[in-house]
Amino acid sequence: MGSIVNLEQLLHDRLAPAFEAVAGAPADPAVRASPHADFQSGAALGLARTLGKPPREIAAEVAGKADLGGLAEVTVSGPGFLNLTVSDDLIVASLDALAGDDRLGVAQTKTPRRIVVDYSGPNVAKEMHVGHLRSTIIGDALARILDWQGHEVVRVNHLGDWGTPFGMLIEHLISTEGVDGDHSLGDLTDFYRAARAEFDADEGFRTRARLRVVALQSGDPDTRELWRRLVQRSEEAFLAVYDRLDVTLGPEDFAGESRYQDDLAGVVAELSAKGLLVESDGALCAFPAGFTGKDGAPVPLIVRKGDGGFGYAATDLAALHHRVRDLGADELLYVVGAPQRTHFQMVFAVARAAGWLPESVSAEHIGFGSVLGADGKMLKTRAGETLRLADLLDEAVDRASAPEIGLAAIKYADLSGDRRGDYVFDIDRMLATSGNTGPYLQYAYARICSLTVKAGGEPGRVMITQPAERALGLALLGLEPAVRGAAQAREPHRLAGYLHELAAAFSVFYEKCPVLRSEGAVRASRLALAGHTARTLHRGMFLLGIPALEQI
RNA sequence: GCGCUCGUAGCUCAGCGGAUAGAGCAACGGACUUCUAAUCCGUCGGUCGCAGGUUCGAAUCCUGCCGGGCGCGCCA
Repeated sequence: MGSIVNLEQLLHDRLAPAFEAVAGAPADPAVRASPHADFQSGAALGLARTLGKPPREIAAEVAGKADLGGLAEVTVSGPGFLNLTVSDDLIVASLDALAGDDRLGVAQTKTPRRIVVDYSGPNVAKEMHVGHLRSTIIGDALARILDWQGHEVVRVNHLGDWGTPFGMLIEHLISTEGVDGDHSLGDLTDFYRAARAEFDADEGFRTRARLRVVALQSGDPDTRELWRRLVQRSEEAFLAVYDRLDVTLGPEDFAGESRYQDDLAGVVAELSAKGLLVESDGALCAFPAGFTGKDGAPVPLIVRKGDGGFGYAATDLAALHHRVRDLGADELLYVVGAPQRTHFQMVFAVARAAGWLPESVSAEHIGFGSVLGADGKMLKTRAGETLRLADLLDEAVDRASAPEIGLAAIKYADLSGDRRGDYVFDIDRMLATSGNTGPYLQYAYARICSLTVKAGGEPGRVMITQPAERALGLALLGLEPAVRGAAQAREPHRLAGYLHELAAAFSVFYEKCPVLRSEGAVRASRLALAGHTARTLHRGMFLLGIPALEQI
């Protein structure tokens, strides 16, 4: 398999023996991309003290000893850096390898893991709002990336389909449509609001709602049937949104909270038997070490509530146990907003203590920041209500020249920044055709497609005759580290940033290196570069869930 | 009060142990008888919140402050 290309790794491997020879012990060459050359190594600087020699001298020795075999030119620079300029031949040879590789130089992982990715998780009978947007988009990108790396990804949509609100919702359904009503929950948000209003206004309704919760939990058939209809109708609405957003979640991925209801008593019993629960104010709580709140008091994880009902912690613990024990997960990812960070840390800690989460299995909370309005506060409508996701998408689509462009703009804006930070929802910026935006990538891709069609003819071997060709060639070799970095850190924006760099390198190439007006080998070479770029952009955009259009 | 998180160009954001801190927007100046100018090139613009510390080297790591956001018992 000569098709796996990673220049950084290659240079690292060539430099390592030279550093070891000079230092007398293994030393990491620390090869990085550099603004002063293609790559640099700053390892000599760190060795200066231990070797008692000036860094430039060390760097020069390493440069002399390194067997780079014509792969790169090396010079000593600045305080003792090695500047590495890879040869055009190496770039060309690497691109040749890429030409016959449908994985574009990104190897399948040698250590596939079963990774459960929990994301989206909207609430039944409530329409999705902006709060669900980030989990859905980020989670989907991570699932796609890990999938493509060769991991076994299990997507889990942990629906909010259980709990006390359903007493209210079911009662409202009955009071508006009767037990057999062929209801149409057309506007789920309105439905929820109306139920809420009735609950707040009517004492008798509140009582019925509470009784209805009991009926639901005890398995009353009529109640269950009404509940099932609510859930089904909501799932249909969610699937429509996923379809619209090109999100890979399907009907088989729904695994709502209701799935774990039969396990909750067992969760409590087992934790109790292991001495992990204490009664406090009537509730059964776990107090994992290291979590303190007000007055330095330990923070409880309430597993069973004072009224005997189960808290969400019980459900999360049951779901975690199920994912490890029954699904055989090696890694658990929870793509859930930052505010729930402590909750998940506590759930993980309790699960570890219970032996449900062995050392060999990792659990990570993949948190993310909020979507803000122009005023810098959490995004709301003018009336102060939460914004429906569908309305947001409609606005973007209306403003864009094509639906795919508007939706991609929103998704890309969400994926292009560090997920931990908040960001301001600014539709104009998202739809901008220059800068690090979805439309910019889509435009670059569409241009290549148009160019390829017009040119006809076959691509040939890449030749480097211009700096722009060289820069593009080098950029094309960067997919592997970008994908790896994004997967390792669970940060899709690393891949997004790479794609923007690549598209920008292509735009410069497009300006400086005419294809149709060139001839022979140069033309064939440029067609090859364009083709590589198209394939790389297409794959990268796919991994982010951004549609690549052939025409705009 | 305790904990988590974020303070980088006027704005939106990258960079998170290495050399003069980078993009885009905005402002200003250029390049269209075009391969889709939805682009490209240039100029302007920063005591990287503040103060210490570690280090040959700090926007990056540690500590303390300041400022914003979030969390801290029966909602998920």
